[in-house]
Amino acid sequence: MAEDRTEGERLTELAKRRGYYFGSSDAYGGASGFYTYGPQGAALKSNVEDAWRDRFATQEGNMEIDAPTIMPEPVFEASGHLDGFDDMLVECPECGESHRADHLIEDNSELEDAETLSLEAAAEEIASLELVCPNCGADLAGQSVTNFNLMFETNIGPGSSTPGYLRPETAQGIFVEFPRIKEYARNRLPFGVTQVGRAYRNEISPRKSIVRTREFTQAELEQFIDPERDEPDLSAVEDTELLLYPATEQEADDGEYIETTVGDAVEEGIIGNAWLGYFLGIAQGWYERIGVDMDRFRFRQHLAGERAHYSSDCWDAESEVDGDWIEIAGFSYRSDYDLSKHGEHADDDFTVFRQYDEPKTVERAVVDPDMSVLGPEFGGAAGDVKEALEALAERDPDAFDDEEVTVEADGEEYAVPTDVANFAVEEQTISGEHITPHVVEPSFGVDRTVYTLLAHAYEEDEVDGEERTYLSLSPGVAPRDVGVFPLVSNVDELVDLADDIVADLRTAGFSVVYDDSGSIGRRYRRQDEVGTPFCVTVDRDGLEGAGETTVTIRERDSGRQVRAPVGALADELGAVRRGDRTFDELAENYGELADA
RNA sequence: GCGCCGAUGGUCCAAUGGUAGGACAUUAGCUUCCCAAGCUAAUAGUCCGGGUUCAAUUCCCGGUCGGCGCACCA
Repeated sequence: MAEDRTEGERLTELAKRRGYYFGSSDAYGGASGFYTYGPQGAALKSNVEDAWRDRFATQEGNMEIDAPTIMPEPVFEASGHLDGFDDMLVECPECGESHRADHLIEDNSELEDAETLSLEAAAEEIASLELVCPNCGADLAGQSVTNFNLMFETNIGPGSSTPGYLRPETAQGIFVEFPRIKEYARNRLPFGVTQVGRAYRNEISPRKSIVRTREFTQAELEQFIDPERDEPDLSAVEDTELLLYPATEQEADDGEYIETTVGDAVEEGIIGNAWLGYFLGIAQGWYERIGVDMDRFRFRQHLAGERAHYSSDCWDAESEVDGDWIEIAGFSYRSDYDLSKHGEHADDDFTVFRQYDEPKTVERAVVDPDMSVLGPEFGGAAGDVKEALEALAERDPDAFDDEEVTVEADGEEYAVPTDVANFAVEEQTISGEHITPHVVEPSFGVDRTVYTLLAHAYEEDEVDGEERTYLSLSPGVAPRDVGVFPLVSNVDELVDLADDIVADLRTAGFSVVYDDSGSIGRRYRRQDEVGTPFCVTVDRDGLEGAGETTVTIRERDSGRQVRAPVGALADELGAVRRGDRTFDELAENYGELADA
């Protein structure tokens, strides 16, 4: 094997050849940043998604929703993506470099929010500040500033009157539907809502196969909490070991990783929020279970400048591939930012009612003006007068001590007899208040997780002097569960029994590959390369004799084989797939073949 | 978006101004009782567009896609 090829290149070649993933629309020249998952890849991805669902929705008692990928423009005005995802670019006439116009202006002037400038204004700023290209020093004055928005735009319905955008993250689909979802949660915090789906970003430069694409799959959980009352139950994860790379260590000259437990990290404030600690712990266990190499895995804290302004703490899960660390999940404390924004922009209620432990009794000044008097008296201004009276009662109850009270509305003064205002001080019982929940967001990149699993599973070894490539995928996520072969294809009894086993295992819910072509070794190699964890082989030894019919089960990574009864296959393979049984236990129970 | 490099069967490579060859893989058959064995046969390729030329996969230009670097990645 040519060792000058990188891990990524060898993986890309295998992925293409064995049906994991490949560039889309190749027949038409391809489309950069889009990938199609082949038969193996689609199955692996689907298994990863199912495993994620099980852990982050089912096991946590959370709700999953499935929102559209296209949403109307106002959603993104509220979320900030329309402005925030907009990049102002200016291109150097000499060297052709593109630069962020807003960054250039901010770096060379007093302006701090150049992002809000219009394109024309930004171009004028560049001219008046006499900015030059940071790369080659050429004069940038007179260059036009262009907009580049990372969101894909489209039109909803005919014409262009209703612009819409493909969502740049699945999260907005959850936030936008919050007013209804909270009903399903019966208005009780905390609750979590998940979504697995596609998101779209028109990246300037997609790279590294499926690591940075323009269409990708996210698995996100939005945990809605009452920041003052809700604490996670850390008992299940407090002893979970984490490898942390905090901001302080990243900034230090000799920064080091910190190995600690979730409990200690939260206790010592390394992780700024108990909820984040909780999800880091859950994620650690989940990644380990699906087969991420934990020696090539870490949690890295965002540096202060990296973090969104509303986020108090943020950690990325990162995996190492080819010497690079890639972000495979982000865990962000988003405060009430998202729901507040939608609450301001949308005509709906993005709060939850929080009951006090004990209802409070307060005295409150109220008015109930007699509109049958105010109406004829003040005509069109009557409504405004009423509002002014209500505001005054709240602001200054003493004003109602006199016979007459005077309020101002629309610049005019109006005198109202106090008895017409129906002023009263009432005792009111207040049982709670509306709060905007805070959001803790674990957000997983499914494609990058798939890529990590493949990269970490990619192995090469030597069997009897022959090179062998295999994918050491865990039985729980591997695209095919088991290969079933007759040892040779010209013996009817063996072929018939293999056919029966295939049918039985498929009925039992396994993804089975049948193969009777070529030599047995070739068939084993084929399955090794797609990562099928076990192969069942029907041979004559298993048919003969008075006892029960047996077959061999071969383990992919070691090539070891056990001989087990046909009737036990479904149970045993199921137990191994669930992680309840190891191959070593099978070897103990059934006996291992001396040597292949 | 910019710069450099590249693109030949499914995969990995070779060759050539006169339309291409191998290895592996795949398919069919024979053989085969445990790790890419053997035999026979078959399928299958010069990224797209334009130019130069009698003739372009080859030379030139543009594009697309890929790799790397820069930039970008709230």
